[in-house]
Amino acid sequence: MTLSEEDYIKAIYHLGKGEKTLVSTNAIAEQMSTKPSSVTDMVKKLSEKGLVNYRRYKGVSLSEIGNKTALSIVRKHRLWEVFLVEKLDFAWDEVHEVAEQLEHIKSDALIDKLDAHLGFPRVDPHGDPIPSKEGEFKKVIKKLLSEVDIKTEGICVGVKDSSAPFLKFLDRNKIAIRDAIKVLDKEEFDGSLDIEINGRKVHISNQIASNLYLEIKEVE
Amino acid sequence: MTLSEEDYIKAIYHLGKGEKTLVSTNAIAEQMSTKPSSVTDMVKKLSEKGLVNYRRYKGVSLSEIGNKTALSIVRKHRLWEVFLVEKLDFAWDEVHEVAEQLEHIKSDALIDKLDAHLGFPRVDPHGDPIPSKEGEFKKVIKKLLSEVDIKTEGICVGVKDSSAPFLKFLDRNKIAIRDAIKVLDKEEFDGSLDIEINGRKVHISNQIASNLYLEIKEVE
DNA sequence: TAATATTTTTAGATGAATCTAAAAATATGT
DNA sequence: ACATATTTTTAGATTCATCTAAAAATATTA
Repeated sequence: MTLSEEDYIKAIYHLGKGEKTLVSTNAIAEQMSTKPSSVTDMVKKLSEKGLVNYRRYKGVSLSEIGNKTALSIVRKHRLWEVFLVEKLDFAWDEVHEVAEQLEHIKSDALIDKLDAHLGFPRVDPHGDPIPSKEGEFKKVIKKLLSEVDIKTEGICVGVKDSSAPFLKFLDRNKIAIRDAIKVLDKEEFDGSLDIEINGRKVHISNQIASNLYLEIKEVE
Repeated sequence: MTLSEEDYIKAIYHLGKGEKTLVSTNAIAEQMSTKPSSVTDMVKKLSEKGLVNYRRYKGVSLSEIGNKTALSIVRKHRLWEVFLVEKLDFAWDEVHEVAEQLEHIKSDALIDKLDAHLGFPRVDPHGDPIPSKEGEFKKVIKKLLSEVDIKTEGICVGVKDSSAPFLKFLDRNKIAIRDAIKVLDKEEFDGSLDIEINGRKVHISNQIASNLYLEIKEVE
């Protein structure tokens, strides 16, 4: 697989929302900042290789193999994002570009070892799940902190707003990815919350809560 | 700079032994497993970009800018090698191929942060020095353990033989990169050594000693 | 130094990924 | 449903890195 082929597969995956949906030529062109005619060319090639199902003028969808391929790229991308944030202290919104490059590195051993080094994370710094080696998602129930019930416990897995001021706020208040969070109380009037984070009690506004993703412990 | 251009610059650097020596077309072709005619093409392009000095039929050498470029690639390569060995537990002889890919990742911030994460190492797992950001080597005095005097102290920085059996031997005897080593005594008869490694006393054969590189603490 | 061997370059072709411009198919609005 | 708009594909050109085969420059050696 060439670098470019991988990029197309990933784009089709994202546009199809991981569901092998039919995706249009123009949509791919826009997503990849390229021309529709280039997309047609590449899509034909991918079709010949059996990575996508293609019918002219109708659209493309990922084949079974194409889907597996996409998941493996997504897995690499997200593992690298975790690495960049957790080990190299990048901010959550600075990692995408570099991860786009790192995801193309070819070495199964590398990814296995990186995965182990990171402690087998199941979500990336944006709270998106990391596919397993076999291409399976452990399904993650991800909710905004502002939308969960009192007494809900979970793990902070991501941010909605990744602007610098917000990330700085989290830093100052020592709220980080992977922190265990429990909702203690909720103020109906302004939607602000009392939460317990790593055992520490904090009061946060609704504005903050509506930008933090919680991975809910599977209740049943 | 394209990926291919970077590979050529690196090859010219290595063939010229970091000295901006004149390098022949055939030598580059062999080093890169490509054809001389391809080398000529690329070398012309690099010359137009000012990265090398080229005179037809005579050879190429790196320009000042070309040399800086090469050093920055070497820096990235070696930092990644340290990462792979120290953080991901790769064996010393497994890292080259992956580092060849990683060295092309474009992000200054990434390399700065990686450097910090690794504790600003000055040599890679093979004992070769890592150029600074500015392209300078802190000069490293690197000697085979078998060739230093009694009472010499230093840091284990690399291996000459990187075969699996030898690396396994090192593992079993808990000799690793960065370990502090002091030569306590030397047996003239067979060249075997008593050494102290991280405070622990070990006796090693000459065969082992002649495959371990020591970075000598600057004596004067 | 003349003949031969080697090295290096040129000329022209190929494959990958892209583009523009025009043609073909499909979708939309009245 | 028909004319128009939009989407998609085709055809042909371009750029990059590579190749083969042949020509040119340089080196070697008898």
